[in-house]
Amino acid sequence: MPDGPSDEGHDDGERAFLESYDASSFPRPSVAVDVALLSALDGALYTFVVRRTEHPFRGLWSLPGGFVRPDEPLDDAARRVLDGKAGLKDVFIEQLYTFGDPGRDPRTRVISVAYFALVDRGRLSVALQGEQQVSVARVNIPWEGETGGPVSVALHDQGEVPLAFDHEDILGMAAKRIRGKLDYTPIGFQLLGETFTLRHVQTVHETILGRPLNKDSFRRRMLASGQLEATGERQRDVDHRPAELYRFVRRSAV
Amino acid sequence: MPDGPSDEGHDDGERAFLESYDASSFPRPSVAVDVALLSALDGALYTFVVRRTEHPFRGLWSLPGGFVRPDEPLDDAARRVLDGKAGLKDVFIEQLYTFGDPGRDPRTRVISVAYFALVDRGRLSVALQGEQQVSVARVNIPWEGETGGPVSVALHDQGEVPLAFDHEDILGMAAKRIRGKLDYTPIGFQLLGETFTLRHVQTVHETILGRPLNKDSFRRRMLASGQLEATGERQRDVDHRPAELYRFVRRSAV
DNA sequence: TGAATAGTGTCTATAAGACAATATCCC
DNA sequence: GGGATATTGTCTTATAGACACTATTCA
Repeated sequence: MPDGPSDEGHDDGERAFLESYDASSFPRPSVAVDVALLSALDGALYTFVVRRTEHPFRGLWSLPGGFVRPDEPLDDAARRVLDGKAGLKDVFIEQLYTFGDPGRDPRTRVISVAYFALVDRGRLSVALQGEQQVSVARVNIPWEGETGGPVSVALHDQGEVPLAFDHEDILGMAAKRIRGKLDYTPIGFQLLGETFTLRHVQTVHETILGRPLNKDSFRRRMLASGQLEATGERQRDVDHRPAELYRFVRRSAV
Repeated sequence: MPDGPSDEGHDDGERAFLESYDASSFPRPSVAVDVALLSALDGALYTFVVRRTEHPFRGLWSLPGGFVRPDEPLDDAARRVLDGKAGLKDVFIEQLYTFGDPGRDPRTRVISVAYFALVDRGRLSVALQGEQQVSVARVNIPWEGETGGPVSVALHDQGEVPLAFDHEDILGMAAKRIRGKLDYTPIGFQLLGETFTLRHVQTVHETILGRPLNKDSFRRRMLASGQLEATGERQRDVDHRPAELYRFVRRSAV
């Protein structure tokens, strides 16, 4: 938070300076936010894409995004975009990276503050209801570990499609980031519903990491983390022994 | 990287659109970069600060920063600022976070893309030669682990001083980031010279993490990491048994 | 009863922490 | 030799991986 000019006791010339300050005297880029909304379904990562109806890249799919308003915090802009394009409120978001290559938007200099957002599979499908120009696309990560780099996306009916702008890089950065944070933050639970089994948690982790995990030690680590609380309930309507359902609890501040 | 509009085969209307596009029709914020230049000296973290000679916050210390030029990549702007204010070239930099609170700059909306930069202690002192309006300030991290939050800085002769804008938050974010990345990236070597002893590496790590580390296991981990190469040389002019000097080698891609 | 997955117990390998012993420099 | 730190080796403990075995549901 910036200190207010009157709080610090520096000289009174500052007020006069600010009143005469002409903000238009420097060339300024446009600033946008783009949001990589991710979820995990059936062992694969999916993202939410919007078909562009305007130039540039008209007709291509892109991440939901929009320009930042003059007095709008960046996080608020990301939330507004998610609500406006996907109809989702109260979503977990986190700032990802700022993409500022001068050539990334053919219109003019547009600096994009990218965010990633995580929702459980139920909410991702809700985001689609009644909309023709949005879709869910499968994310394919062509690199291992935390190598990083762009990813490709595929639509269910069209197969692999290019994204507008540098949005494949943004998605790649989001994938890299959540892979890195998965082990030491409760980020994975954002992709699960209210209750879930240990197997569900493991599948989400395996999906994000792109590799199988040892069942025994995963189970042990999860239970030892203190992040899980048994509900006493069990799965229903499964054709095998039903597993205990757990709930995520914020680790008590030590 | 954005796909060029002519590469994707979408309609020709895009060219006409781009030619008639009026970039000035939307309100735009200013975009700046600020750089948290960090180094480790004698068990403490230090940063490089500049005294502001203009409003706002005239007379206060701040991180080196500047506005992004119309066709300048963000990384280039950060490097330009470091070269211009500290006289440092070829410095390790990494984008940190983008600060966009509407009230953070009293002049107008200024969105700052913050970077952190790491240099060894020798280069940090060079940065000061002959300059009156720059200084090195000690960084005090008031939180443990990766809690995060603002930090305070102290000048050698004046003690603790406030920084302009939200620069204490930027420094805090930089501290949090390097604490988090220290264990799994070679980031610590950026704070060391060409050759160093294992004890030097440990001191740097302890300085960044703000807590003592177990000597035995630290030594084992470092040697097992494959990032170190013995030079065959030893320390000189120390009043105890001289330690082996090592050199950092990029871990061979597996 | 059989298929399938959940959950438990045990053994082994690996890495971290603790500690002791020895080595090598300067004074 | 004495002080100080480097370096090596060993023991203990915690954690991860492997694997065997039991439990519980539905068809």
